Amino acid sequence: MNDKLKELADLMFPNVTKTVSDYEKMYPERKLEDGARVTRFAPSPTGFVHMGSLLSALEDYKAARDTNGIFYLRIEDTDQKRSVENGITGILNDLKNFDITPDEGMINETDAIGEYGPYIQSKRQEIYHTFAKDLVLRGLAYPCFCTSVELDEIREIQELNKERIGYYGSFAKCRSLSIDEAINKIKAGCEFTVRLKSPGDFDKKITLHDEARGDIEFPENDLDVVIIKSTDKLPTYHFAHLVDDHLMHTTHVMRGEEWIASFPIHAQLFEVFGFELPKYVHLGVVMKIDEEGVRRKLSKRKDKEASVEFYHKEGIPKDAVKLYLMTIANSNFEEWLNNNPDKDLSEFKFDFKKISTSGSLFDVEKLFNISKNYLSKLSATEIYDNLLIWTKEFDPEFYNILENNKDYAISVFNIERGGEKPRKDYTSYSSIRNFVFYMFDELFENPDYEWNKITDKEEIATILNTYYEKYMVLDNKDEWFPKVKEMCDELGYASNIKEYKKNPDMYKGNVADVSGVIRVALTSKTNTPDLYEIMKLLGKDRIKERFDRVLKK
RNA sequence: GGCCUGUUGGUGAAGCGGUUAACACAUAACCCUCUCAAGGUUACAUUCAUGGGUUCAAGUCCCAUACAGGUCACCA
Repeated sequence: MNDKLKELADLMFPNVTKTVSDYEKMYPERKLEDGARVTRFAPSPTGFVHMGSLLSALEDYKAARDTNGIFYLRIEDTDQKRSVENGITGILNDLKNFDITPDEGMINETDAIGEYGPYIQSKRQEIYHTFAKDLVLRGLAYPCFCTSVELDEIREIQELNKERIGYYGSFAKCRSLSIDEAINKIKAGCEFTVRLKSPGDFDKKITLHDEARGDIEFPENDLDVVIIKSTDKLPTYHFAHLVDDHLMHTTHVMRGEEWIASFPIHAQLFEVFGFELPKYVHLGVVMKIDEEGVRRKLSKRKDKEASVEFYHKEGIPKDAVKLYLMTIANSNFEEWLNNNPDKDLSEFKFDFKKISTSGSLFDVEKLFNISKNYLSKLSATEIYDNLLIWTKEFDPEFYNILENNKDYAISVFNIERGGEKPRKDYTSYSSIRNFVFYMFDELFENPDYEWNKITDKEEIATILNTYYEKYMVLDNKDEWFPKVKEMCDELGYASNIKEYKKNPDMYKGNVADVSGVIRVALTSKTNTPDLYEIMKLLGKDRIKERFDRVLKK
């Protein structure tokens, strides 16, 4: 009997030379400190990372780093349909943009670092086959010759009879094939998959633990799942998960909640080999509300905000994106951030119990708010440096101006920056130009003046001329505004707004209207930061020039 | 259809048998103020999907129901 099994196994896996225990020796237990977590990010080589997977990569990374563990990158390319040319490079770039650097795994399309490789599944063929063969030898796996047509028929029958769907029990036709029959079919050249001969009983319950959700009770798995596919002889996800995560000594498997349903299969696979089950964390999906008001999974195809590229183009700082993702990842993160505004992200300890188990809505508004706060805390020089990088790629015109006027630009960004209550108006690098364009002559060639209360040309001329001749102060912040008020008194405007509100009819307007005229003449905008700061940077000559421009019209 | 997960304000959420049901975003009003941004103050769930039950006491425990999602592939 054992000889027969061996013959079958050899026939199924003619190229296998090693044994499971050979591999056990090749990939020994990692030497890490107690409690160190080993996590992984395991994408298909699709060329890019979207928000959902970036979130889980960040969580994996944090979980490992918090404990001086290992975070590695494994490429799951067992499904050719999901692979694209240079797909690994794109993923690596996206991760790098967010400072998520794996300790082990693929570093480009072909190479890897680390002792537990290969880190790409298509190169692990021999290992999977060794493990599968071991199962066959022990009578725990068998070849299945069912065609997809036959499988469809089984399902139809099951649906018709309202029976549980799947390849199990008496529906598992090939399970009861004799070894000789199997041998003969293979010899005859029949295509086959390899299926697990499941020892489970659907009527028995098992309790599995999820680090975020707690205990979950399932019926035991009794499905004879495919572990090796027929045409390419590559493993299915289930089997690759078992082999890879065991051999690479993953301690914490973090994955999407769509995997909860196959949890019993995985637990059974580990059990059949007598391997210790890693800890599992099933993450909620990131959702969005679409145009029709329907709540659905954030889709990398349909939703621009799902792609990492979107934030890059918008000029949302990557650290702000990370901060936002952390608020989704751990519900206590936001509070921690508010209480520790100056601490580094690395000081926050990631907690599996604080992972949201219901799918959270992706809130772009909130991201913008976080970005705004983040940008408000940067120094003018940091804004300048980062903006230079961003404009170089996305706004060459602005880039040139910035590069040629470094010190001036920094002083522009420095207006109302720093201190207890820094100005918060930039939401992204792409938004900055619209806030500061008027400070650069090159961008102020054809301004669209937003005259507001006072629109009469004569009146505007009077105010501008009078101000420039008699009241302009550029060297004393405390004095400039009292001077404007003085002018108001001279020209018949109320210098005191409260008073104006009591008796509006006694005046032509108030000091806000008057400074509004100066503001629009200088910047074309009704809303700007502190006028004195702007005038000081503009300087007397450019103020004159801009006033003249308005007066000539 | 079977199995599993989830459901607290517009949004993200805290809450783990006794709290006025935190906090943050958004929204609105007021204050401050040369405009804006910021900041400050206030408002915003008589109620935790619904219905039962356990308990002196339930968002919190139990049971049903509803709704949403996942899964039942030689995709991951």
